[in-house]
Amino acid sequence: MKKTTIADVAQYANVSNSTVSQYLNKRYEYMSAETRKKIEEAIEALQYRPNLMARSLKQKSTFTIGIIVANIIHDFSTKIINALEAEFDKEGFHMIVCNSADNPKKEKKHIETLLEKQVDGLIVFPTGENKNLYIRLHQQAMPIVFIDRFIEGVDIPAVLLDNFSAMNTAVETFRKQPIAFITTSLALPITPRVERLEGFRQALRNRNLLIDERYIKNGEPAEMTEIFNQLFTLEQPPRGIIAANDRIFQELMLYIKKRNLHVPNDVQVIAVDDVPYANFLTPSITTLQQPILPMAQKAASLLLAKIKKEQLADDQKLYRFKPILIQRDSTN
Amino acid sequence: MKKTTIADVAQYANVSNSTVSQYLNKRYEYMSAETRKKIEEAIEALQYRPNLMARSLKQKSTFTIGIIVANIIHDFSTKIINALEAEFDKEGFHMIVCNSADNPKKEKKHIETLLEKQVDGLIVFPTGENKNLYIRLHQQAMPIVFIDRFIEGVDIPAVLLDNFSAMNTAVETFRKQPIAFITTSLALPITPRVERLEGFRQALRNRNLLIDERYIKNGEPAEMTEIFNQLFTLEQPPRGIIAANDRIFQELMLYIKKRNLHVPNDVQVIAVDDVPYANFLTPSITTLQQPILPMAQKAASLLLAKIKKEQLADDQKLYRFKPILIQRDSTN
DNA sequence: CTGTTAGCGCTTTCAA
DNA sequence: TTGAAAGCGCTAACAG
Repeated sequence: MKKTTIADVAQYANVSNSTVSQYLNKRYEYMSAETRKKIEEAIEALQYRPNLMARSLKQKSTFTIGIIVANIIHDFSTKIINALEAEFDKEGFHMIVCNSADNPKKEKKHIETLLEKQVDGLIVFPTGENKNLYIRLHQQAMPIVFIDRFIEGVDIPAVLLDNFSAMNTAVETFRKQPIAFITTSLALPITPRVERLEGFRQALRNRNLLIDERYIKNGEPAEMTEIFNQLFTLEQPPRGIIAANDRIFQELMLYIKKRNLHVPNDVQVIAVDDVPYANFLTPSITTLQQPILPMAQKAASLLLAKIKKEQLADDQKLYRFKPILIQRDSTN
Repeated sequence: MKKTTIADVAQYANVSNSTVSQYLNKRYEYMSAETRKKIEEAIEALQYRPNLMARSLKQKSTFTIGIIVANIIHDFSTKIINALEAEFDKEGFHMIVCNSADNPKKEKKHIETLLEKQVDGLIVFPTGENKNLYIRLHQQAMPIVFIDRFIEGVDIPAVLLDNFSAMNTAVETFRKQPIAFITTSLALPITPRVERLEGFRQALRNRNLLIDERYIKNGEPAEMTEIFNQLFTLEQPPRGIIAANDRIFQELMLYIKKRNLHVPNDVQVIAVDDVPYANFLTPSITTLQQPILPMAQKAASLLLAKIKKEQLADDQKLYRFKPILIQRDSTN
């Protein structure tokens, strides 16, 4: 069962390979209507489908983008992937999605394989290590855009939330003190975690509120019960909690339910990332939504521009998007 | 900035292309230690990375799987994709993920492009149309596995939930009548929707319960408010509701909250798909979990076996997985 | 308007 | 143990 090739079509239609190739590339100008028709028929008759790999080998472009997502279990990652898929689909690009699971080794391996597969560009949630790799990619003029995170000192644009503004809004929204801030592990210096924490501190500072490290916690989701226990056995338990992402938020909700805490009376809650159920929890939960679609669009268009070698008017490197506060009952 | 090729390495190491190629393919037996070392050094010095496309062109295998997901917004789709990614990653395969959005035209276009990109295999949530396309693929011996859905009369294995068992369990779990069944649109004959509906009817029949069509509804999520209104203005509103998937469930929860209905007193609820928040809603919600990991593993291993041309011991065509009932407070 | 020809980067006989 | 050469399927000058 041999695949039919351009040569078979050419033979069947009684023209040469290159004429068929012209046809495939829609360069009809230099082609008689008759030839064109013969080729059409041949393609139809032989059920011919071009081999895009062969074409890509020649043209050095695969219409494929590599995506390295750091932690596929976050709501945000999933939504971004979906939005990117839609964006790239419009332009005829496919995506190969890999999960680095926040493991720099895996990240490196995936990036290298994707390069070997000759992807046209890369969108990465960088783990924070592998800086040299990024520098090398940038030097080789590989189109690449970071999302959600960025790497200091590497000349690669990044699309991310304005985490400082987010935390400022959050602190402003609470009516009660003290406020706790909980994030996933800070073992690696992952931008949104570091920035949200720093943003939180700044927001307190700006309001002349005390920064008490006992109200600032980080850890794996599995450690959250323990962490919340510590928090709620302080002589002065927190009256407001910021969950820095949806995973923390889930753990927090479980804890609140188990301990029978009352929101917002006992403790107010704000979560970053607008999960679909924030609305129908009781009480409904105030969230800071990341503007997924604009962010995905910006990342995609930056990358496509690089791929097409368009000169960008601005060479801004950090594209920060303001969060959208969705005020619900958990902060009343 | 020309890419370095195998020829550059060969020249640098003072050997021929084919020797380098042997090295790359780890056929060290026919190679002096010295040659091997020279090549290693050359690769290191030149930062050489093989071009997998060129290799694939020759070897007719890309180590890439195409995934067509029908509706990426479902929790189930996302989880399956993540699980598949993990499975294929173990075997060194990448995935290109496309969204058909339940649009047969898009599905067809994506499948054809993926074939042109020479993917080694396909995992598809079929829309239900495009039967001829599937038949053709099967005839051409293209490795392909369906998931979540199957197509009648096409000899392609499918991995899916035992929807009949699921509905039987659901009906059994309710303590009150009448029970309503709500699913997303039945405009296309999509397996899980059709089967869950049929399973629901069967379960009622087996218990000699009346099948009343007024309690069986389908529609787009946007139409759900209207549908629930109809349901709850019946002279005898439903005392139990089956939400056939997570999207319906979300709409249902919003409605219940808005109308201030009490679960489980006014109405009991069971949802198919175990969403993470089922646990911390109040009351917590009874769900029928699909065994995502086993399903993904089965689909991946079936596909890999086909790709590697292993003979399968059994030629079973439908792989049905029993749902897991997670009983919570919404059915007490 | 169409055909000839020379690759793209790699693999793989077959000889040496 | 290594190298020469053909070829995977397609494109793109260049000639005619």
